[in-house]
Amino acid sequence: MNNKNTTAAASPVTGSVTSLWDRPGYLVRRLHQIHVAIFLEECAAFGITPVQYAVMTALLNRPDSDQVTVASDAGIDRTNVADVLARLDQRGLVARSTSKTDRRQRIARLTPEGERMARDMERVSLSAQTKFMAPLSAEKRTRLMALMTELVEANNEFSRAPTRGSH
Amino acid sequence: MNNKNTTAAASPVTGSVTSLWDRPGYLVRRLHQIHVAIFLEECAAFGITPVQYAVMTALLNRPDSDQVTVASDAGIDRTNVADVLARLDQRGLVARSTSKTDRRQRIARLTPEGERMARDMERVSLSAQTKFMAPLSAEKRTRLMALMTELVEANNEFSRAPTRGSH
DNA sequence: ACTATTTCATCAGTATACCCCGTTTTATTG
DNA sequence: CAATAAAACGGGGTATACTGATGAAATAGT
Repeated sequence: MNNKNTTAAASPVTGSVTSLWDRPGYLVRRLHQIHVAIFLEECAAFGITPVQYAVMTALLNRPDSDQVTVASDAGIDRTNVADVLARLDQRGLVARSTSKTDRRQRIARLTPEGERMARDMERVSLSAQTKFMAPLSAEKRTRLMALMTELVEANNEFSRAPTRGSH
Repeated sequence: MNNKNTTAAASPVTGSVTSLWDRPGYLVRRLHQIHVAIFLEECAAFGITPVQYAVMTALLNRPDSDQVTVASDAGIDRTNVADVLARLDQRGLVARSTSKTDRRQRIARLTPEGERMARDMERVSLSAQTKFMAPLSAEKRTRLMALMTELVEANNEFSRAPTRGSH
């Protein structure tokens, strides 16, 4: 199993190198990896990624949004939103049009099929969440959610995709 | 301001759509985004990404590893490791060679320059971590790290990049 | 009314992160 | 010892995520 880890003989001269497991960034990256894997497995029948689902949810909650609004609501980069919407458009789940009040803006909304799928996916999305958080007790799940929410809110201005509104 | 309900004008027929902020996957994705942004900003002088730094740390702790071992240690996908190592090789930070005992394996190790940079980066890596976790109290930071560690360990078999050893 | 700036979208480019498939090499088994 | 399985790598393909630059449209300031 961990045959090599115990034989850390070939190790650094100075023992000052921290383990990856002590780095919050490593843990966050792994959690993200793991969640994406679980989501994709759970939602394989729909062929929808977590980000695509976030965009669809944003459009479900606020139809006819321009891309900046969608990006802000879903916590996704501006540039990326255009790609995601293009893919959803190509699959007939989203329709795009130019705004009449501001000709710079491109308005997106779910098609009836897209809206139906977004609602159908809520079940599998929930089961993915459950599977992801299952190893923790109910109390720990609540605490983790609270801590993550606090940290995201406080650091919201970082990353190119800050969310505008509250929740 | 609950943007789910306050914008309910054009809203769903059923109000059952959960807010993204209630989804662990959304929070994890945002945390990952934010950490990457902070890390890149803090380490701009080195031009090294979080994943590249993880790979360099893995090689610092265990030189002359094959790509599967590096992937496992750093918690990165097998195919991705090859790309990362190729980029580090191109910059002269990593040297690659074919194993003499198993001609399938490709062995990687840090060059002297790569090793120096890995050690130099520990400072800025620490400051990135500090900046990332700064909004939380010391007690909350500890609790969050413990919860994330527990969740990663328990879900380790998911995602294509499970880590092998202990920490 | 006319610049100046800002805002929205897009494109090109880079880097993760994963999948599937095929090839080479090693290990296992009948 | 030959047939088979397994492991390591690479290539091709897709999707996120961001940077920087460009262009078009709207708004602000003079």
